[in-house]
Amino acid sequence: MYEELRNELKKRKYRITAQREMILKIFLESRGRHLGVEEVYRELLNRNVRISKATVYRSVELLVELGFLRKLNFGEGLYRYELAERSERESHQHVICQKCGRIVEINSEQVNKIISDISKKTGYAIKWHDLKFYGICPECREKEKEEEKRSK
Amino acid sequence: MYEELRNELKKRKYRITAQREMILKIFLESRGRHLGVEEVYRELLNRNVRISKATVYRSVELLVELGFLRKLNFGEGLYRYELAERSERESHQHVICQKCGRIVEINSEQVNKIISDISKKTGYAIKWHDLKFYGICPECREKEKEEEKRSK
DNA sequence: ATCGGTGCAAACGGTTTGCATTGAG
DNA sequence: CTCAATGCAAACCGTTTGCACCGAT
Repeated sequence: MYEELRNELKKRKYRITAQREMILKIFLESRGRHLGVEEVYRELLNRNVRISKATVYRSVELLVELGFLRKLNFGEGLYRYELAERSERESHQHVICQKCGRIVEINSEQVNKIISDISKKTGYAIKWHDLKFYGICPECREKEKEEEKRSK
Repeated sequence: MYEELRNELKKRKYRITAQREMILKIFLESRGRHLGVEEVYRELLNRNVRISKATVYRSVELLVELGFLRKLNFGEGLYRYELAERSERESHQHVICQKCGRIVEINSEQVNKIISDISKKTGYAIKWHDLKFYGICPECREKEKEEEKRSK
């Protein structure tokens, strides 16, 4: 992946720096997580790597532009980023529990149908999508039921 | 709709105030738009209604909680709100042009399939969803083609 | 040697908050 | 009359930016 990053940077006339590789490394070693800038920064401190927060901001944006990360927003007042596995043609969707905030990722085959439906209807050439489903997870539904019993 | 708001406020022991009704009014009279707090505030000024920005912030959040508005994020660094037509069972999806930023709304029948697929797979009880599709709109695709010709 | 990248601190801008005042119940 | 809601200004906090220095090319 680092090789891929170096190539991409070279191709687009950006410089190859230790900071950029290190920040990508954090994401590679936290696969599946949705990291905010603050978390990336703290993870760097944990590893005794001193990179300024400004550089983290600048680098994650660059990594988004290069296609290595995706920028996400879960309505918390900050942006999160996740690895955009470039080889992986499979997209995934976020399913978020409104009670406990737990996020599950799934990959529904239905997505392709929706996309072709949408490009047909709108004429847009769809490049990517950000699909969030909000609801109550099984555990919280269980808790809700128990609470109802108790309150009777 | 104001009647509905008053009932909902009463039910949940919130007070009925002119500010809350006025802010809902702004949204009712801008159906289909995605307003940020700043825009709501300016629209109030245009109408010579003096409501503090803090109250706008507090009210839109309350209106979201009561189910009259939905909170949206298009990655601009601010939140936008839109009317959540409560009767309207039809959901809609946002299709956003990456070039010009134009937002089209559509309603794909495929969405219901995806939702039942997701609840089956995850066990979540899905309450609502936020689906954004990014791509290039027909107009911008046309422009792109012309630019290509010109550059040859 | 050049010029893009980084670090630092200050600035920015959307949002939240503390507190005195107002007004709904 | 009481306490929630509002207005105002200050504080907050995630993010951006100006600039001097550093380091990739």
